Amino acid sequence: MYKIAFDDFFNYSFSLDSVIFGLRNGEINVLLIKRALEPFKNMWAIPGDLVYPDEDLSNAAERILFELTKLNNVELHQAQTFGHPKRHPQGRVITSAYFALVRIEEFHVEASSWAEEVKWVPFHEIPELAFDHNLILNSTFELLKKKLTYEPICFDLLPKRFTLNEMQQLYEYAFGVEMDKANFRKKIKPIPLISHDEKQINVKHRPAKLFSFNSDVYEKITTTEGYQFKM
Amino acid sequence: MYKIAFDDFFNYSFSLDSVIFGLRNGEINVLLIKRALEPFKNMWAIPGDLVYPDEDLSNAAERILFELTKLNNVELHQAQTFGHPKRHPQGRVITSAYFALVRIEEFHVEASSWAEEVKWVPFHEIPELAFDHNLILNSTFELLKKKLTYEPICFDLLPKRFTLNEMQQLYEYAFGVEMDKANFRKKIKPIPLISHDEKQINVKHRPAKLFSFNSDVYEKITTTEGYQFKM
DNA sequence: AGTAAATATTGTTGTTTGTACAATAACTAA
DNA sequence: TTAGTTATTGTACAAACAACAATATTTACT
Repeated sequence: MYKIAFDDFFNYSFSLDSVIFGLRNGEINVLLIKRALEPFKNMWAIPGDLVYPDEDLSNAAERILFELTKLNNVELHQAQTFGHPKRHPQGRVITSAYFALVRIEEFHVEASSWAEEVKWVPFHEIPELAFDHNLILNSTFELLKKKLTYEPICFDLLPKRFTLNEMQQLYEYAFGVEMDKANFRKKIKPIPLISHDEKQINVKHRPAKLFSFNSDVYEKITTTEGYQFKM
Repeated sequence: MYKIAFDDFFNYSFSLDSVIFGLRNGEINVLLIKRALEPFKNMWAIPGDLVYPDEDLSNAAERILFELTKLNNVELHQAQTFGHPKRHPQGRVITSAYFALVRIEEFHVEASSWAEEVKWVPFHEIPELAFDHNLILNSTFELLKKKLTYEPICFDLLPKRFTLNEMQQLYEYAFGVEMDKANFRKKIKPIPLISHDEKQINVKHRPAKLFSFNSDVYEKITTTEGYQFKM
């Protein structure tokens, strides 16, 4: 091990904040925690904490998310890194945002560690958050919308079995446009979906057929043929 | 100022590494420096260094790049963040990659500070680099290729005035495909280009007309109309 | 059982965009 | 003037897109 020649530079800390997106009532929701600690005690925040000295980033992101919310087994992706010198009142803390997409109904969340509460909040009702978390949240949401156009991630938000209308509504919500139902169905023809014999229940009109995403076939056609997802 | 309650966590350091891409002889080149310092002394590396305690990230990236290479006035964009615990032999150093696109001929580069040499290296001749810089370079190159498809950044690499063939060759190189010349020209019709009365010189065949990118009109049509660049 | 209401699903048509390839024009160098 | 080379335009067909009409299926109500 070399002798460290620049001790003064080892005064930083590094944190990870995970923006967890879910879909409820046709709107994107975000998982927030209420801080039981200073600074910003009692304010809402994106779940996040400091990385341990010998921890890899992706592991740390999983650990931190689980410690605060008991949320587990979600696929976290790196987003942007934020490092304004004054973003943390207690010192120089640089943070990387991670994000994940989940089906809200399928996961149990529970406040834990220094999180006093956890809850899903519709995107348009996000309050003022701790630190620069509003900034982080907004820029990660923009990233999500961009990714929706060129990666098949809508299926991570939709229920495992969904109607084509639910899928369409998600895109209409994200892109802020209305789409023609007939044309939408033609447009998504190349996306490999499994058509089930199952239908919606408890609807007071003709129930829609349920579909699910065929990820195996998707893998195959993206690698062997040069298929490129796009909306 | 709050009292810091977790001193042990303030043992990290944070660096920025800038991947500078340029185009030469139809191939992407990358600006590398030769390290005059341990660790990895005498090895080639992406220009990068530690961030000062009260420095914002984007400013730091510019400063560091200038100190090592005298390269100035380039637009740096954030890419991925790398934080494997063992990526730096002298301690826990997390790094964010930045990247920029430049016209090689227009900029003067010069080794400075602890950079012993600077040079442009064609992408396919990149040697083994210090730290995890090969990993950083490769993933940033992938990001560049992706961005080429949905942002008009090819014009930052091409000469200010370029032929349509040069533009086509850049995309053929980046995407690894051949394109039909006639169809390429039709495809780029919606992109606002200024057609000059100038032509290639010193070519031993019919010289091609020179074009330049009309960024003003591009701004206008992306904001007012909903035009979306794509290749 | 029959019918209205609501939504799912399929079709039709015209327009735009993409692809393959042919034809022509423009310039250099000898 | 001509051969060689490349730029540029044109044509014809196929595929994708957009707007809208028409039909089919189911639920809820009378």
